Amino acid sequence: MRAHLGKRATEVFVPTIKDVAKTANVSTATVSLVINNHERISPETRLKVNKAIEELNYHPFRSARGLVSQKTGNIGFILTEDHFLRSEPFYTRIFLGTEFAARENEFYILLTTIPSHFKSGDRLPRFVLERNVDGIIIAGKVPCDLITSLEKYKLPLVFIDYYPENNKYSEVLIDNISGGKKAVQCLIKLGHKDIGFIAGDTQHPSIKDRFQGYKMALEEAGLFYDTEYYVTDEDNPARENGYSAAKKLLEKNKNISAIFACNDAMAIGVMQYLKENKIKIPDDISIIGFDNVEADLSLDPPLSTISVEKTDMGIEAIRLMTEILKNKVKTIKKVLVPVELICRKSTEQPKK
Amino acid sequence: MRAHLGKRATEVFVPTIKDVAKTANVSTATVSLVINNHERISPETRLKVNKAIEELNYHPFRSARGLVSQKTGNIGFILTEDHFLRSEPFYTRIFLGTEFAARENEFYILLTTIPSHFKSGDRLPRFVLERNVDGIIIAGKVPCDLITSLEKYKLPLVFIDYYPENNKYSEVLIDNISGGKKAVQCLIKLGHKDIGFIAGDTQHPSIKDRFQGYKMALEEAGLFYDTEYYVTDEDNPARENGYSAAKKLLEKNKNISAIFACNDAMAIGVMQYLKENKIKIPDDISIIGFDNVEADLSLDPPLSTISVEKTDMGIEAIRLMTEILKNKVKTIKKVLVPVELICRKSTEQPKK
DNA sequence: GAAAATAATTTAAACGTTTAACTTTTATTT
DNA sequence: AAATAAAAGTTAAACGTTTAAATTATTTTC
Repeated sequence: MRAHLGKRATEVFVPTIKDVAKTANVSTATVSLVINNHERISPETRLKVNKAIEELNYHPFRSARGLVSQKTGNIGFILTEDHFLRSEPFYTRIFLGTEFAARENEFYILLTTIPSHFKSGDRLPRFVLERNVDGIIIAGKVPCDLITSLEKYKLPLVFIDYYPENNKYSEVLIDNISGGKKAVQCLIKLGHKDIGFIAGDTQHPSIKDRFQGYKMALEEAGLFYDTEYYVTDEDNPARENGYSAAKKLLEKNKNISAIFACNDAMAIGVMQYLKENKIKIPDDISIIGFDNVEADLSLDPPLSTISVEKTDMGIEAIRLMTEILKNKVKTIKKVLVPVELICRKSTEQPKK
Repeated sequence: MRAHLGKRATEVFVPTIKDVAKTANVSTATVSLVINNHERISPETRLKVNKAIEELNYHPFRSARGLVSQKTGNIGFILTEDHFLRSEPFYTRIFLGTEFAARENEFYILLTTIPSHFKSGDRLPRFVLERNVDGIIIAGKVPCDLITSLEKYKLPLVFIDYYPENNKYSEVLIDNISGGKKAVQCLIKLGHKDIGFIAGDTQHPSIKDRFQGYKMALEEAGLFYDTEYYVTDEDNPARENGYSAAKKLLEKNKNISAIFACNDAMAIGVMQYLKENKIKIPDDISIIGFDNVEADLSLDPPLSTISVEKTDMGIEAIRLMTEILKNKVKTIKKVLVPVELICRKSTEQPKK
């Protein structure tokens, strides 16, 4: 009986749709329709087929479905190399969020990195070329060239913490304006009036927005700022650039009593500069960052910051993607993930 | 010309093997043989075909290959739920190591969790049922029932940081004996003579080995120990169990001047107990853990520990797996990942 | 120089699904 | 009661590869 069923009958018996059809005494088409919850199947047949499926412990072979339906059940996840390797596991957390949500939605995530300086003509991720994903999630700033190259494949794209100019895609973004505002309002509440801002790469939409939040908070409080109050010409928001930005800022403005750094990495650089120059934190200068990375807690003093739920961002991205994939509606949605102020010891009332 | 080539010619032109064959003026079989580096193809034909592939930017469709070759290019990664959710990202790090190495080997990783109390008859991971992986990596202790259920599918298995009794599989293990030894030798060197050991779940092979290392170090130094010196009857190696084990240990043995906890989680529990009972660390009692989790640094005092490169463990597992998958040799290999002693402030010379 | 061996390529079936188009059965309308 | 419509199921082709077996071309052997 078994010998002519399934595959490699001598090794492992793996039932196919044909075996189910035979057992239930229907055509394979019917079995397929049952599997895919097609409406035009009578309740009796449905029952009969499901019984056979159960009995044989049948599960459709993913590759076979994929071949004909052009659906893989996979979602690609793209990160630039430096975002993946970065010591603060910011994007890693987001990735794990997508992993988590993907499983709940019966998808698998395929992760890949691309060179940080991807150019047109560079090799695209293998899962794109081999058509092994139904959609792609892109986290963090990626080169324009990547996006234009990907566009040719007509795959749904969802962006996290970055978005291209064209406004054609769904996005999951941090509420950066509120974040910037909250950070600065916290400093204002403590009594600070001369609040500096430090950033790298103000081309980056997130940083732009944090800067925006900074300005709004100051304006609403009737406080003054001008170019003496910020340094935004660093290359990228890394530790060493926080260090040099702090230097620049304090050299041009002696009044600064508090600094809002556009992210924790830069804030850490700032702290290092202050320490080396015997400027006390928070007595002489308060400092607040953005991101709430793990290192914050082991700093001396622990760094106040704006926190964002990285895992939630991943989950939201999967929600957007599955909506697109399941309903085939392609409405563009933007999700703004809320932020939270976390006050630690690096922010205090100004002493003088 | 284009209209009858590839698929969905109006939308995105995706060349198939037929298009390549036509362009190169050979059969599809020849193209396939070229793709798969089959030997019996003349250099000229190979060149001709590769030119056509290049020209058309052809990439074989993964699902189609999978259907006939029964190879998916994916590797499954299984974790129990509690290992994935655990706040210390121990297994997460290992997972990221496999992600990293997988990409270098042209594989994708499919991650899934299983219930911590998986029993025979429970639903296996979808990637197994749908035959969507070529092999499986299992990290951390998993129920026996899972392993026996998986065995029916004849997929290559590689274990990380755990292994079933039967000795049938390749494994990547921490050098736990050395680790236990190093931890205790460090304490001995500092001058400690009454060194306690605390563990949960001594059924777990890793813990067993750490205990073994503890005993070996003591014996080699001619130091005494007996049941008064260890508590190993806790349920699992979690914080709260470290707390209660410390209580038990110190109640039965007043001489203890140093404690080796089988992992950092328990060590943290121990520290909490000591603090609540006004026992000073390290002045009254030194403590050393195992794992080097991130929290260690933000403890007061920072915890001495035995460190292991989690990422490397993932990388090693992929190495073992790809060896099995590519060479089809199924020799069982065991990789022992080295450990490193990290001395922080929680270990000091005994004061009395 | 015919037979045998080897090398290079092709033919055609197979892999396990899905799905458009068709057939049969049953119900509804006129 | 014939014509039409709706419901339920089947047939058969298609998806894009791989690969065993067959074919053809070339080289070696005697």
